[in-house]
Amino acid sequence: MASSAHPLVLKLESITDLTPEETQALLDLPMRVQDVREDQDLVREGDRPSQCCLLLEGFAARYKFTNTGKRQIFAFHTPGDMPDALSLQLKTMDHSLATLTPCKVGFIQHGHLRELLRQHPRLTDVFWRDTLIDAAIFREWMLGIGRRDAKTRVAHLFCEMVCRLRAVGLEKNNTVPLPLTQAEVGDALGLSNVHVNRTLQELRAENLVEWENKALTVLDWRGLAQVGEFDETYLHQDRKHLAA
Amino acid sequence: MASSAHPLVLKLESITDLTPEETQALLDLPMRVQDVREDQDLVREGDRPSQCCLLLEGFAARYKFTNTGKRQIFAFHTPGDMPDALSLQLKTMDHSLATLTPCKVGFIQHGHLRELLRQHPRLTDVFWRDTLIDAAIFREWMLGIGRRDAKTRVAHLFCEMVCRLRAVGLEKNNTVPLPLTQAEVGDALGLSNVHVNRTLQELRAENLVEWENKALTVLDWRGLAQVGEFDETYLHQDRKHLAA
DNA sequence: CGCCTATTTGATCTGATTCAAACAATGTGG
DNA sequence: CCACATTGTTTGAATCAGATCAAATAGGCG
Repeated sequence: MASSAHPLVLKLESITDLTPEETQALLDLPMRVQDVREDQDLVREGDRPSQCCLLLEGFAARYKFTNTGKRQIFAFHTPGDMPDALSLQLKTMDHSLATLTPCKVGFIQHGHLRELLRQHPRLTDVFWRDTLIDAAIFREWMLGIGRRDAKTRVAHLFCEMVCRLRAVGLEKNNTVPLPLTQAEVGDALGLSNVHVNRTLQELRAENLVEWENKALTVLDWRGLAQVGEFDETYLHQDRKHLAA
Repeated sequence: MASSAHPLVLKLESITDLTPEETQALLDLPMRVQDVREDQDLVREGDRPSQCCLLLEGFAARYKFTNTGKRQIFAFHTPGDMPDALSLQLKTMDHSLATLTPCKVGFIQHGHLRELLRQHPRLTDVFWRDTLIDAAIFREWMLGIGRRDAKTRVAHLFCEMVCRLRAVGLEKNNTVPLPLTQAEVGDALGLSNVHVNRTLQELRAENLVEWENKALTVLDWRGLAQVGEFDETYLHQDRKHLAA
């Protein structure tokens, strides 16, 4: 079944086609797997990493603080993501990456990744494409933070997380794991935790979603997508997963 | 002199090293050069381009509208930029690209670009790197829109534009071309044109900048950078241009 | 049980929006 | 070269979405 496959392969197959050889090469990637507890920085602003992190289990986030100590979260990461793939091309990290939950992380030396891409040039396109989708999500968040109201932003985030988690086999019965605090959602959407809370109450009152026990259940996809102005084109999941 | 060099080469040299062969290959890229008047879409959301745009002269912007008709500008583009390089990897555009001023644009077929990257694999890294810097700028804007106040945001944008324009040889005497309207700045920073105006008056009153005749002059770089919380690391211009 | 963290509620405040109008600059056609 | 239209900037007043502050409540867990 899908959920037992390698998260990286699942993730990449959700955005492109892989040949059996490419899949095998990905599975053969040497990596050091490690359990990391929650709220630990995996990479920090200013670091010059010599390896990339592959998230195998758990949730992580990329973020940065303003000088006045306000945090902006740039991205939530889920199993299969390589949140710091950019360190292959940019020497110095301009932001940090931290776990939000206990995680299982695979650390892969840049050298091994470069060798993989040299042996399988098409995989360069795949990783490049992945970082471009990452950027497309940034743009969509920017649109939300800059120009949409709180309710739309929260609904949009929920739609996005469902689509992304579905793509890696983590959705069951319109329910996905979403082990975030309301403060974390606020830091991602440019809102205060208090206002996130009030917005959630609206979405619940309209029977659009439930969010309990770190799991999000969409009760009314059409309604939620409408409130969130959600159009999944920007996720570029051109290879849609078939229904289970 | 620097300003007479090919804008694309100048731009890429500001973020990486190029061999003479690579430089020549870039100069030999077949492109159709065309003058485009202001406020024209070069690529539209939903398009499936078969070519990329190289901005040779003028300013352009990428943007998207919310369902309620509010615009968010994601990026300002200057000579040397290839704002839709992402279309090499993502079939469908999830946002639009338009000129903000009269522009000279080079249109390059995807086929020619792919052939270039095939012949010069290191250039793939360079273009990938460029799109990653693009994304780094998105993150910095997100941080501003989500967590910084109006004055900080405007000051930060000014610092960024100066750095980027300097890198392609368009700065003279602390002055750079900045042919944007206040409304466009507002759409980029998630502010209303009215509030941008009031914020500009503050920055002027503090003798940090002048902005007249479509040119921005920084009167006090230290002060402006401080107000804008500006740290240029995120631009990843590791190859700094020498002083003229 | 008691501690710590997260959620929820209420009251107040404010940065920024909106609306409306005046003003300035630029360009156009007669 | 002027009259006029158009677009961009500036000012003022009213309003609001969301922040902040403070405190209460609810979970989770050793």
